[in-house]
Amino acid sequence: MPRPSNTQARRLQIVRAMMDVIAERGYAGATIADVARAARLTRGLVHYHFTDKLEILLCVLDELVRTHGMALDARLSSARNNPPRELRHFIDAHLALPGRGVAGPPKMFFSGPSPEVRKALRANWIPGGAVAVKCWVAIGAEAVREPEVRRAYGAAVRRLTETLAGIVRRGVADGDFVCAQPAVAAAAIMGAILGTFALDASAPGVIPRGSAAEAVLAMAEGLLGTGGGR
Amino acid sequence: MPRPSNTQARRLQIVRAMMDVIAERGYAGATIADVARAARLTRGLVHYHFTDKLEILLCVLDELVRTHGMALDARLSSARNNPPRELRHFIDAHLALPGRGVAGPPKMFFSGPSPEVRKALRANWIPGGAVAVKCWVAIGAEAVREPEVRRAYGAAVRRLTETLAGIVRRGVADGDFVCAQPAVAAAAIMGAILGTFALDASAPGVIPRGSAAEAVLAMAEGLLGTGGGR
Amino acid sequence: MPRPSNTQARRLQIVRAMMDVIAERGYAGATIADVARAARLTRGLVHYHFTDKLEILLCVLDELVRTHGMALDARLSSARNNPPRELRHFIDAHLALPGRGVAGPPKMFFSGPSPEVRKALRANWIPGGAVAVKCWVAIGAEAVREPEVRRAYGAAVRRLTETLAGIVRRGVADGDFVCAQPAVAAAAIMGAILGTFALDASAPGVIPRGSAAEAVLAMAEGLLGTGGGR
Amino acid sequence: MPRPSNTQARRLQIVRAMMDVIAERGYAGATIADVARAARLTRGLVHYHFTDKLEILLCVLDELVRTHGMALDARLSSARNNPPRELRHFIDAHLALPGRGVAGPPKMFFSGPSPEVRKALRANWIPGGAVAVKCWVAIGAEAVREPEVRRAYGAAVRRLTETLAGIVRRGVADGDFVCAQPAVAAAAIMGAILGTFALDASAPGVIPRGSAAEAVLAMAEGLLGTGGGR
DNA sequence: GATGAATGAGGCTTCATTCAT
DNA sequence: TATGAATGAAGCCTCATTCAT
Repeated sequence: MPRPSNTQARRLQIVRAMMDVIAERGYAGATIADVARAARLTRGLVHYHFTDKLEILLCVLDELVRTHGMALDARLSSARNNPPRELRHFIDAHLALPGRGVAGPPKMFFSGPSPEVRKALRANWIPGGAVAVKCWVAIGAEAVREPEVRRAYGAAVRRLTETLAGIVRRGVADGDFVCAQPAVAAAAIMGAILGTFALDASAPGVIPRGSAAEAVLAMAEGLLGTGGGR
Repeated sequence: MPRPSNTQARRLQIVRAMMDVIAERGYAGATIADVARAARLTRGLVHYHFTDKLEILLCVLDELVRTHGMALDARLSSARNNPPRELRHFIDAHLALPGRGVAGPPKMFFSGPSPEVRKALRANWIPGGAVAVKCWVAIGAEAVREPEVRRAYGAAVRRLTETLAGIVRRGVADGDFVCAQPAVAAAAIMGAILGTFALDASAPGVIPRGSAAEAVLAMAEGLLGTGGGR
Repeated sequence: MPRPSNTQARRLQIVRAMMDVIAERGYAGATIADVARAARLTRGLVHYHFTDKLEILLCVLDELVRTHGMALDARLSSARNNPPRELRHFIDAHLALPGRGVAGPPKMFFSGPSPEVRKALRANWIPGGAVAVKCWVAIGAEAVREPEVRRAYGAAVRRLTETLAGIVRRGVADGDFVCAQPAVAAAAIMGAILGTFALDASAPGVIPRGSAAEAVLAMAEGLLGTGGGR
Repeated sequence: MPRPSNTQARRLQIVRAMMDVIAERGYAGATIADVARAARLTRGLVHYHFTDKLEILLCVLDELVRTHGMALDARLSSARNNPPRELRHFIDAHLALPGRGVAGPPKMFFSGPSPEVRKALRANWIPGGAVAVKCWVAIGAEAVREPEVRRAYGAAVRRLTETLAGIVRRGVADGDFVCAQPAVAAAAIMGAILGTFALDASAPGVIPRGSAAEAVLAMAEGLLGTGGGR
């Protein structure tokens, strides 16, 4: 008899709206009114579903991580037991715009006809899309000052870095990579990826369009002693 | 007889205060009152010297660039005509904490007895210092949304990237580096450097302490085909 | 077959919850959400049973009066036709903590094994208990501004004062008391009782613990010329 | 050269306005906008002079205490070394409306031609005036829930009670009063005074107009064994 | 140059209340 | 009866900025 709950959907709706607004105005500049407007809801309802502006931000991070994780898993699963390819896919999952060469994004993600995916593409919510990148930057900046964000952001980055370190370790074991400190290498590569994000959002044009993934991959391979062939 | 103008000193004082505040609270979180308090001035006076909060931010960027440029020039001048060493110094100027090996910070900067320098060190205003790094991140985030900041930030980054590209080009000419697209390589390395900044400010601990410069250097050398010796 | 109405029980449940919340946060500070939480109900249900927050407050007053009245009647009935003893009981009914000497609270109230009464005692809903006292103060404050509350509060106080005035009048008729203006005396004593309430709630400790009833009784007796024996 | 500070005047102006508003709407019902309007200032300016709504309330209490203290001192100083008269004046200072008999308010306060005093009278800011009484009640209610207010309110009441206890003690020493526990008696009388306040504000009419001071005095004298002559 | 009062826009949040289910 | 989503009106407070002195 009670009205069926639509909380999950509403929350996602609000989180998505927050992402759009953050991409345009930054976190501090994103007002609840903006978010409500973008979600076509009332301010009151936004606060009915979230206690805090901060809680929304944290959920944005979660969503970013979730989306990212899905894209990453999809790619990595197609390259199991081949660390060099996994490395490519890892970088590509972060930096490749749809349609780049290396391995191509998994069909399930970028070519499906699902209208939701189309909309996501249009709205740049895919990882590597402009909205997501700007959100990463905004959250990173907020992490500098807000301990709670720092914690969550740090955890997310650490998880990714650890995944990467695992790839490096397996590559070393297989004789594909040469690396004395996989953890350090992974962190450096992660930094390069995030730095590319940041640069693209903050100083568009500095990194020539389309060259990002390729260049970072080259750096990573160079770092891991794979570049012999280049 | 009018009192002698102290405007320049005041402006610097305010800019420095703004840096401290930004490092602690971010740009949006930095109120004029905070800045005035940090500078031990009154709110009114801050607005007497700057029309805008934005103008202060732009001056912070200028100051960052100026300081940075000085440190960079000092280092590069000691390595003229040796691109590989210049590359090391370039990276080191950004990422090295005082006391790292490569060439050591120029005397004029880090061992001088000047009390002002001491204070700068203490307050981390030196490039690579925590305050400066956090300011870079904050300004980068602001650049995402504020065109004026984006312009200035982009110009600063472009200038640095161009310097780096010059080093790469000379290295290629000398046969020290192998690189088909110096501009792309320079941008990628620049991204790695800034990414390391960001990571250190937003997710401290992910990059093992002290490994940053070394790792980025290794990536850069790998990218430029110099890693043969490793 | 409709389910049997539980409205009365629910209303009482809500009123009791409101009392607890008011005792802790005051009337203005008591939100419907607080009340619902305290009653372990949903917000919507609270508004199903009460149109208004104000209506709940008025019911709290009713409940206070009812409980009070019962305790008072129980005491007074054991002292019929003896105004001095009635006076003692009147004051005691308001101010005595359980266990004081004068006549002792009627058995039916404080020694019964009824679990409901135990709970009431634990929760301080008994007259003189902390929750009830704080509610009186809160309602009194609200009465200052809200006409409807003022009316109800005034009526309740007037009724009590009138009861007291009756005692005084009978005492004067019996020769036990000396008093030219029973109404004024009753009002003054009522004021002393309520003032003791207020003081205990707002500035705990000012009135030495346990001395309240005794002292007010002494004042009343002094006022009524009964103090000869002291 | 700096603009001369008018902070003290402004703060008093705001505090007075708050008193008026509280008397009409209670503390919770008093919005900053109301206060600003009553003071004919802007909301921003109110917050420029006070951090908090709470801070204003605390200052209202201070002002109440200050005013009260002045009236009390003025009265008491005319009755030095005569505890029974001091007692009368103490009660009168709290409860007497201007123009009552006992000793009459000191000239300096109530008959001066000072326009400020006239205005105070008109606005009921004098102790015992309706505004002040309502403020006492409102603050007392707020003290129930807000520790900071409770502290301040408790301190104020304790100070008054202590003054009263001193009078009682001296009276006992002089043989004017009979009282085993001056502290308890003082607290009880204080309670009676405050209760009369509360009753007058919350249930106007219960206490017959003009009888308050007389009745409380009679109670107090009864309590202190002075009533022999009545 | 310097001070500090003053302004006013607007942000976040809370909450009583209404409604669809 | 009961649930919980939804609304909208305020409220408190913050702040950049302006100005009188």
